[in-house]
Amino acid sequence: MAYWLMKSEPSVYPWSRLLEEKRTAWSGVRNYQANNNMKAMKKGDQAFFYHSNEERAIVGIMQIVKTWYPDPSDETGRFGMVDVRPQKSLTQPVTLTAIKNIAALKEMELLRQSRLSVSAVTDEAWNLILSQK
DNA sequence: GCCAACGTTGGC
DNA sequence: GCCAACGTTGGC
Repeated sequence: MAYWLMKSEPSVYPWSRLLEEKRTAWSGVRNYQANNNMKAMKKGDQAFFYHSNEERAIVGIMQIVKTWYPDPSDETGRFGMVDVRPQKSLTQPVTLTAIKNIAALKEMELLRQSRLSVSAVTDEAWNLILSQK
């Protein structure tokens, strides 16, 4: 099973909304690297839900429930989306600052490429982040 | 609000 | 195919 991190601006689509809706299609990605990461996702993979911009913290864990399929809102036909469902809220969000303070996470895609909205997370990084209190 | 880091577009 | 100009994202 692989791990991922997906960003959303709280003012656009907050974690609380995903909790209400129980499931959503991760549409709107228009970046090849992010799109390729979604293509690599398998059913059952887990992903952090990260609030970008005004909050900058991982607030929940999601599960991929449907693999990549074309995004109907993309007229070029190049970009797609996956379906996700919330699995667990973090009682204590893990902030970007906290992640930066973990030396072993210096190489995380999240830190190296701040504009990438869908990135891969290694097993080590996943476990380290979840062990933060 | 600013700006660095990217990504995209279009002229040549 | 190069690269300048422009647009966007997201951290600060």
